[in-house]
Amino acid sequence: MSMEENKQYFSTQLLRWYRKERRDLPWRRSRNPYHIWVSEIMLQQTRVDTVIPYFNRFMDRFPTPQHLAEAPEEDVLKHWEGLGYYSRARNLQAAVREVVEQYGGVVPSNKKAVSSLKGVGPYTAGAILSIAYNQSEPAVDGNVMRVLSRYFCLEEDIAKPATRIGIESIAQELIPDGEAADFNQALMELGAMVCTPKSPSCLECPVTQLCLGRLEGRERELPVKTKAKKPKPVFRFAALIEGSGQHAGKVLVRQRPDTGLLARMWELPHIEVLDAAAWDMLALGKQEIEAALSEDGVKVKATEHVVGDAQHIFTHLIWNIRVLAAVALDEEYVTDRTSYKWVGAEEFESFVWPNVFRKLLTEYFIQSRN
DNA sequence: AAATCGGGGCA
DNA sequence: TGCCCAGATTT
Repeated sequence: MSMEENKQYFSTQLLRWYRKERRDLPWRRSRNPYHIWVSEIMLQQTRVDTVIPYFNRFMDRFPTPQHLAEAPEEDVLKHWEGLGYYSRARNLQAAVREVVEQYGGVVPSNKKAVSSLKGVGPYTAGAILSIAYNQSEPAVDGNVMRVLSRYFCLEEDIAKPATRIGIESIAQELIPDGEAADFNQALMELGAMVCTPKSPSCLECPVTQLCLGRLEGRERELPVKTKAKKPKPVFRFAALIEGSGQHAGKVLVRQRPDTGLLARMWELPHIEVLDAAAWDMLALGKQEIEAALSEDGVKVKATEHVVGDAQHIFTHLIWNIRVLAAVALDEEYVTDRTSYKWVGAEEFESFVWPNVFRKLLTEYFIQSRN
């Protein structure tokens, strides 16, 4: 069998399988380019099951590019809360505003224009052009690299950017004429449902007969991928600052900077200490957090009472947070600081929180109610 | 090329 | 625990 016949077999069988087995997903109910676009941004590094409820809420609130363009950023972030990688939400809104202004609200269908939109890289551009506009462009994500690495027994390291380029040209050649939309989705659907990372279900695979990786008994060792670095643990003290007087029942929180990790989200004030040993020295934590807040003009009396510990795991970082009880000494001055605010159980939901602080504060407000 | 950027699901 | 997920952007 020639390589040409091999490729044709793959595409034909895969398409047939997909048309029978495709999942009914919210963004598959139309070819509305805006729907496809939003779904693809949400799906970056995020599982389908996680995205579904977010997608539905998002489309309910921002049904068209115009609605999204006109919304306050805080509203958009609120609908992204808990989904992670928040720059996706900000980039999406910036890009939608450009689409409304430059293209009258119509998602562009040419490669150059789509690719230049904020947050739209090689994969997402290919996904929009192929799924929404049925153009013969590859859309190579982790699924596609895994499936094709196995089927063609490719041994290049898929962690390297150069490998994706090569696989894109292979994926391009595999697209049957006029079938880009279904074929690209079929490739990803196979990776998600059958050709899974750990133990692929080769018995249920529509192309198992000619899968080179399988024929060589190497499906479990492919694709080759260099290991990621372990996240670095860091240690922090946070302050749970309870208000009194007119701020009774409230907690002092602050907004993170405009850029970087968890940009513009709200948090308990906290500081980093050197290492795990310092994390055990409560007197040190009390002193350092008082000093740091004082720098911000916030006068606080901390204690050595540990309200609780929390851990937050990022891709490259592990926050270990020890929460100390504290009280504000000058409550009126505090409210003048724009990045600091008193928040009570009522206002809590109108702020956007990283999960770790959402959990801590939810727990606090439940406890203090009793 | 390497680092940054969330959060969760699963063996 | 480790690995991965419909990746993009910055350094």
